[in-house]
Amino acid sequence: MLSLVQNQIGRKYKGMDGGSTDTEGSRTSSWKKDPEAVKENILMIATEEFAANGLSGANINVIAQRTTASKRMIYYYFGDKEGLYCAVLERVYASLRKSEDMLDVAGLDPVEALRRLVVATFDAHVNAPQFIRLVMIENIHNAEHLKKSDIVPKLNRSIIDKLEDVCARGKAAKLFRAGTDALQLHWMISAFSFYNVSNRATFSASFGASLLGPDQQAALKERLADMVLAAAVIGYDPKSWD
Amino acid sequence: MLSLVQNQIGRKYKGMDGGSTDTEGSRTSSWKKDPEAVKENILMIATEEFAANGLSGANINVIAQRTTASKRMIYYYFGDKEGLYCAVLERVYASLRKSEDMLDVAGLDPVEALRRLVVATFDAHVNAPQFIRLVMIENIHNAEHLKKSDIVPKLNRSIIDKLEDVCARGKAAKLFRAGTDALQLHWMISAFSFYNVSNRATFSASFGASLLGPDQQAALKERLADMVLAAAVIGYDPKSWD
DNA sequence: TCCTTTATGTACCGCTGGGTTAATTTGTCA
DNA sequence: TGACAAATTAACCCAGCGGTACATAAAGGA
Repeated sequence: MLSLVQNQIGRKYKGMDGGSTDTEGSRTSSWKKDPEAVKENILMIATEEFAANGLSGANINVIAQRTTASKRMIYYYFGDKEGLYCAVLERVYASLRKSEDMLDVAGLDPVEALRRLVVATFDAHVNAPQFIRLVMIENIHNAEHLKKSDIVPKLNRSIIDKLEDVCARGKAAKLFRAGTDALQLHWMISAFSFYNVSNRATFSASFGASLLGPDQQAALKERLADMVLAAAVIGYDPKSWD
Repeated sequence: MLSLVQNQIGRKYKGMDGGSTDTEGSRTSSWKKDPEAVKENILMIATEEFAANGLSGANINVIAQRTTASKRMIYYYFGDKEGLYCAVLERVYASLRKSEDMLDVAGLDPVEALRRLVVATFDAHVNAPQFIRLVMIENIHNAEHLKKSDIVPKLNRSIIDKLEDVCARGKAAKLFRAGTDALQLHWMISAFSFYNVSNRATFSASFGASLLGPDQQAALKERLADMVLAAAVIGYDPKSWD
C-alpha cells in the first residue's frame, strides 16, 4: 500500500547521455544496450568500494548506486557479491602485470638491472594503493578467492622470469653470489615495497609519519636497493648509509 | 502479550561450575559474579573472531555464543561492536609489548645485539599471527581505531628505545655507519617480519609455498639478519648467501 | 532485613543489505 | 514484422545481525 506511491517523481537518469535526442538526431527513448561499458563501469566502482571497505564491508547497494547501472545488473553479470569481488581481484592483478611487463632490463648489466627492478617494484607499489589494499583483504581471507583463480598464477611469472634472468647473468659474470635465489630476492623486494604502503596507517599511528615524506621515501627506496644489492652482489658497498 | 510467555524453559547454563553445590559446600543457586573473568573470556573469543573475520565480518552473536556469558554482557562492558574491537586491539598490542620487553640486549656488543633484535622480531611475528591479522585489519580501516587509543603509542617506544641504544653504541664504537637510523632499521625489520606472515596466503597462491618450510624460513631469517647488518655495519660480509 | 548497585539472562525489535521476481525495452534475424 | 534472446529496470523479500528492554539474581552495606 505504502510502497507504490511515488512513481512519477525521482525519474532521474544517471548516464551522461541525456535521454531526449542524441547526435544522430534519432529519438532515444530511455536506455542503450552496452554490456561491456556497463561491466567495466561496475568493476571500476566495485574496485573502489572493495578496496576501501573489504569484502564484507562493501555494500552492494552503494556500489549499485554509484554505478550508471542498477543493482540487478551486478547480479546479472557477476552472480553474487563474491563473484563480483573475484572479478575485481583478477582485474587488478592483470592491470599490475601490464605495468610490470613494460619494464625491460634485458640490455642492462646485472647489477644495474637488479637495481632497476627494485626501484621499479617499489614505485609500482606506491602507485597502486588499491591493488595493495585488495591483496591485504585477500590475505585476510586466506587467499581463498585467489586460489580459485586460474589466471593469476600465470600473471606472476613475468616478474620472476626477469629476476631469474638477471640472477643467471649475474652469476655467470661472477658478480652475484652463488646462493642468490630469484624467488628469495622477489620475496624481499616485495616485502619492503608492500609493507611500505600497506602498513602506513598503523606505522604512523605508532611511530609518527616521519618516513612518509617524499625525501624519506626516496631514502628508503635507495636503502632498499642497497640492501638487496648488498645481499646479491659480491663485495657491494652500500654507500647510501653514510 | 506474546513476548513474556516461555520463561521457565531453556534455562541452560554455559559455565563449568554446575549449579547445585560447590567445593565450599554452600548452595550456589544459579550463577556467580565474576566480572574480570567474564571480560577476559569475551576478549579472548572476540580476538579470535575479529582476527579471523575482520571488523565487519565478525558476528556479535557468534562471539556471544562462544562465550561463557551472554550477548548482553558484551554490550554491558564494551558498549558496542567497535568498543569491543578497540579493546581487542589494545589487548593484543599490550601483549606483544610484554614479549618484546623480555628481550635484553644491553650486555651484548652492538653487532650481536642488532642480530639478536632482528631474529627476535622475526620470531615474534611468526608466533603472533593473530596480532598480525588484527594489524592488517586495522590498516584496512586506516588505523582509525588505533589513532583513538592513547596507550598504543607508548607501548611501541620500547623496541625503538632498544634499537636507538644499539645504534648509539655501534656508532660510538665506529662499528656502524654514521647514517644508521633506528627508525629506518625498525621499518626494515618490521617490513620483512610482518610481510613474511601477513602475505603468506597470496604469496603462496602466486608463487607456491616453497618459502614456508622450516628450513626455508630459517634461511630467510638468516638473510634478513644479514641484510640488516650489511646495511648498518661497516664492512659487514653477508656470508649466508654463498 | 531491606535497599542499592552491580552483574547477568532472556526475549525481542528494526533495519540494513544481499539477493530475487517479474516485467519491460532493445536489438537481431528469419 | 514479429518472434526471440539479450539487456535492463523498479519493486520487493526476508534473514541476519547489531542493538535494546526488561526482569532479576548477587553482593554488600546501613
